[in-house]
Amino acid sequence: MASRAPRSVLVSRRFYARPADALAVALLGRTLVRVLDDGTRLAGRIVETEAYLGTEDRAAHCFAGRRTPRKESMYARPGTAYVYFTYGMHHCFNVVCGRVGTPAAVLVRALEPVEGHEAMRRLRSARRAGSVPDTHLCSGPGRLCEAMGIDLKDDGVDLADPASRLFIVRGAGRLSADESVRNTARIGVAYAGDWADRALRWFIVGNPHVSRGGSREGSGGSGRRPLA
DNA sequence: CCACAGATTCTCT
DNA sequence: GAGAATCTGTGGC
Repeated sequence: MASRAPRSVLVSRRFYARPADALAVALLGRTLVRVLDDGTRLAGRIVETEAYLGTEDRAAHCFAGRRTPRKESMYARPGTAYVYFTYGMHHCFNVVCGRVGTPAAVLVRALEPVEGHEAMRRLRSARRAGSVPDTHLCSGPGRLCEAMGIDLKDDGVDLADPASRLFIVRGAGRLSADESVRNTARIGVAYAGDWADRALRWFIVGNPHVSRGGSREGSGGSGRRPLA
């Protein structure tokens, strides 16, 4: 009966207690799970992440030690969710990491849907006319929050608590033998001076669910381009 | 497929 | 009052 148990094993709190760049890589291939109020289970494999290192990182919200009510979750213990609202209409989901009191986190930028596709499609199509294709369900930080029903109510949630309706499990494993990881500069942080060029964004090469954000390599897009 | 402009509201200065 | 760790539709090639 419990033979499939490993697929659902919750990621331990200690897993999150490492620097953001290390966690950004380690999260690739893990599965983010959401249990909706009606019991529907949604799950997506993490395929793209970005690291925000902390008070030294000019691109990070807590650069120079900024601490406001909004950013409070960033100072919580590792494994805490940091969710914020931006551009007047989108939410972004982050995983707090490092040590307590050090505001570091990993932004989850894209998921490969593995469970609850139709529920995700409904959530994504709620304020929209047409139907959303699978590759557009969770391919971007704002998109995945909408598809997973993540918003400000999830800010501060403990992802390492089995009782939470939002958590991360080991999943079927890490990466397939034919998958590889690549890193580039982060998306949307051009204002960050030297830090804008740091290669702190990681993604699974060629995966069609990776966001298209940077117009650089990694969109996976049509996937027709042979991998060099 | 690629580039660009508009949307829309919360937060901090 | 300015700016934002973004997304979508439209228009051009």
